[in-house]
Amino acid sequence: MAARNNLKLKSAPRSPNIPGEMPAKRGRGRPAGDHAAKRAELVKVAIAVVAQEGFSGASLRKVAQRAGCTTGAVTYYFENKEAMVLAIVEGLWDEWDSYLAATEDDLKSGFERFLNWAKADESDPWLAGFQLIAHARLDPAFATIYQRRYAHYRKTLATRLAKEQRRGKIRSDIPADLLADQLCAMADGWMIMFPIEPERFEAERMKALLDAMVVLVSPRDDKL
Amino acid sequence: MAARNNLKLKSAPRSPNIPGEMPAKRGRGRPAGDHAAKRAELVKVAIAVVAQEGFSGASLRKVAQRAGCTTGAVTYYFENKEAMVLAIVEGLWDEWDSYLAATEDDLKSGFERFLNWAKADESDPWLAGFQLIAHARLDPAFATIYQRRYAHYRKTLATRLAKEQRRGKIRSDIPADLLADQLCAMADGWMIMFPIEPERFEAERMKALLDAMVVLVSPRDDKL
DNA sequence: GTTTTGAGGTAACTGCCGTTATGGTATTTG
DNA sequence: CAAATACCATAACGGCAGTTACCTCAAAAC
Repeated sequence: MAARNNLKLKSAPRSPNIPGEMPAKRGRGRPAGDHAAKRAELVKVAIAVVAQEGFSGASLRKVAQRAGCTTGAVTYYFENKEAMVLAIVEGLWDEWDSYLAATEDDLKSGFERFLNWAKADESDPWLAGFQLIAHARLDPAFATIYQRRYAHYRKTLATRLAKEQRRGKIRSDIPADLLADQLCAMADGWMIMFPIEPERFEAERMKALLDAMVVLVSPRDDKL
Repeated sequence: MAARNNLKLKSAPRSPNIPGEMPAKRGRGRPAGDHAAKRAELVKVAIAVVAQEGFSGASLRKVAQRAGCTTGAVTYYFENKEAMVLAIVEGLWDEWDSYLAATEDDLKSGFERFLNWAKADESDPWLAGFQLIAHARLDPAFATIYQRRYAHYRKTLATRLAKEQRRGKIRSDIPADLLADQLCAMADGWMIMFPIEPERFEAERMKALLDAMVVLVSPRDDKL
């Protein structure tokens, strides 16, 4: 009974690519191409796949095929499928946050630009975001992210609304945090329906919806 | 070369159970138990599984296990997995429609009872509905159902709102169909967030949200 | 009693998935 | 040049899925 040695001591995962950062550059190997850029490209492809096939339909193999490589490449940049999808989620929220930060002006044009953004690029980010929210319900790690991000989002919106209330541009008979909650829910609702009934969001109808939303939150002593 | 006879001519699917109806009763076999009831029970179990595991996590085997039977029973009542899930969707919408029909009174108490309904039974119907909406985006057959049902839902809501507008109970500066669209979107948005942040829907906060919604759609010359 | 039929269990077949191990190649450092 | 290393392709493994074929058993009709 001498032979008990084919345990292979796990061979510490050969790649140092846990975060989105440079791979530590202290080796002497290949030029390390542009690691972060390639990774970001894979994320983009993965977003498209999730948008069209859903979370469980977005297999590593499909992502690889779409990106023109093999699963070897994908697993090189992402330790897991979970890691890949987490990268997608964080990326989408970062995009959304920076969008929010960039719209300093009033609500209406803000929402308008938002909707145009959402319809661009075949609206992959929006569709993927929807699929991932559905998955968040099933995965505690996801749920935590969404709770944090959504809370921040709502707080930002509430702060902005409170400011507009002080300027008299938004009705003041509803507390800003409740208003933010309502607007946020409405946006989410549209996010749900947009993929299913895109014809309801043609330019004309969209404009009517936005105008109505502005009327809804305007002070009651406005025109008419 | 006489032997070429092990093609088994497909043996026309042995069960006549395509719809939810009785199995035609004209045979002389077993008493046909209560076919529809058993089927409905399986649907209920399937709803719970979808609610907790999502669409793709709800395998026939899991449904069978939860129902205390085997996949043989499930495939006896549903030709397909698709057939099973379609039964779920139609069932949930029927439930929702009959709920809508039962609330003849004003908006607020209607929404209140709706929310209580949604929180009951561990809110499986709501959770499952959310998961299935996400799947509707990926399956044209599903999308068609949701388009039809949602259109009906919104039309009902709009009709009711228009009546309230004529009675002066709802603000009239926004057309009823746009108002219905907005309220529907808000409800959908809450449906999204409820599974992820249930603590945001505690009794007190829920009441505040509902009150704010009523204020939002009230005529502007109301109290205060 | 025999046959028919409703009801459902058992298990095999095929296919896709995530994971992991391994091997190969190009490039940079020494 | 040689060694080390970043990058990636290939392929195998185990697991779970939907579907389908087959078998069993009880009850009703004859």
